[in-house]
Amino acid sequence: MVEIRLTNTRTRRKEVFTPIDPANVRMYVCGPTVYDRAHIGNARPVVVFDTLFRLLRHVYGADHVTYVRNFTDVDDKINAEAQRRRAAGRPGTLEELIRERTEETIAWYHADMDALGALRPTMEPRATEYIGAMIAMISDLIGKGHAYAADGHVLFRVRSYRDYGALSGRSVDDMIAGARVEVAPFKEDPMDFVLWKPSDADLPGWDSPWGRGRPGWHIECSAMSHELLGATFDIHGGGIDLQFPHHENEIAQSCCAHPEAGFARVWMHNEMLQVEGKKMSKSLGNFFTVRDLLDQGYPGEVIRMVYLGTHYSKPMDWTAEKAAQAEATLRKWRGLVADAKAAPEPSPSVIEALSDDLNTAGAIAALHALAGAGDAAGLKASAALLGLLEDGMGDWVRELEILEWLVEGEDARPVIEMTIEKIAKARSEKDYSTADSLKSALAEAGVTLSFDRDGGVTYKRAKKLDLSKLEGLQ
RNA sequence: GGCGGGUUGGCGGAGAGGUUACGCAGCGGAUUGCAAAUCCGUGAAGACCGGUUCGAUUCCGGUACCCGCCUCCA
Repeated sequence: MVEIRLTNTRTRRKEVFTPIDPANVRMYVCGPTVYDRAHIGNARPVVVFDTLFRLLRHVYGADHVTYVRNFTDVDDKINAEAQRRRAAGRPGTLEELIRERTEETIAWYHADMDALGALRPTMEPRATEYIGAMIAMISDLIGKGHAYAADGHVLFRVRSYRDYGALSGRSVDDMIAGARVEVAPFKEDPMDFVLWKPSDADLPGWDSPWGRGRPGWHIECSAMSHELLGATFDIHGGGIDLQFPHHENEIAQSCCAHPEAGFARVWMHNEMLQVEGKKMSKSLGNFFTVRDLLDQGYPGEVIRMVYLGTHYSKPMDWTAEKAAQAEATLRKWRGLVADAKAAPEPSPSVIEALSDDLNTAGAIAALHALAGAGDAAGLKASAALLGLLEDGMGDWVRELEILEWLVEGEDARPVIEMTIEKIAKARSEKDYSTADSLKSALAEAGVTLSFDRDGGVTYKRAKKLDLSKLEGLQ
């Protein structure tokens, strides 16, 4: 059995991973709030934990890993969008408009993450489908003295949980000292957080013992992980920004509701993503969704490769330069494995790298070694463990067939193909000056040609074509 | 202010207390009408200051700078 080592945020140490039940390894990852397209930062944990999922499936068997990733479909940003639509005259009740928004966002999310080669998790529960479980858990917490109802809200009594702050290394007193939060008058303690809050007529709500309302953010993950994975499970993942308060609060809720269980054994957090060295933000103009990148012509496989190039525990910088390098490498590898049949097993070197705290950069280095040795079968089988070089994701290599050739409504392809034929003819007649001038005109128009030794021609299309550059050529 | 992460060769980016990371770019060569691609070879590093050690880029402490969280943003 391969020994997997993972850095556990909870203990701040790299530990040997030992599943509670090797026949059912259980992992929960915090998923998206479905109010809009996923940005490229949202995609990092998806790729990271997808890779871990693949490794676990390889080691314990595909049928012995349960991966749960939730959709948060109760949220003020979703409500705001639905209210905006209603104000704009869209038909339907608020609940219907909310459902409409979350449905379309989930469909986008699936399409975008599929494009990155991420396997669908075993289960993708929605918060709204587990309201009953949340209410039951909240009632239980009240009964055990860990929560209290006040002014239509239910709050978690942070002081009732000794170990609060253990995950993120904070003490309650320090946090209060440095807190910038406004303290609601109904809180017993400034750090107490909301389990349930009241909804007015303009907000979605569910009936509860505390009146019509909606759940706080943190309780959904505690309730759903308990329902689907049990009171104790193996791995809980998410972005480092969730470490506090979200995960801290999850731990408090779950451990107080089920004090006999340990909740998640291993906590894993991926570091944040930056763009060209800066924090991604709308105001800086460097904010991209995954769909933006796909639309710009970056293949999903290339995006994935860029992500895997940096260890998950370090900040990752998205740059055009990295994408270009990743594309060149994948292009080379795709050429190598084009006619290869995958080996029955991935290379031990790749498994070893991934087993060492998901060292994806090391795994890629191992893939380079396989490629350098000409081991196409081994490369193909090993890359699959990283979600790379898989069948069905490589169409981007043959841009000619798949890209659209419309320029301002006209099909550019006949003009370009005719020009290419002229170049080929000129070359065969050794009229190199004509060939070169046509070639450079074509390059300016947006199509770069290269010739094989055996006379074949391959060409690469730029994102934007400008056919005016071809005018006036014979 | 509190907590946490980072700083490696021109660029990206890993591991290991002492032996080549790896990739890209560069340089030299093969191939090519010229290129591209491909192949072979090759130089180059670990923010700063101390400490531990026979020996540290790798461990410990400090300084500087960068980043994140503490505001339901992965």
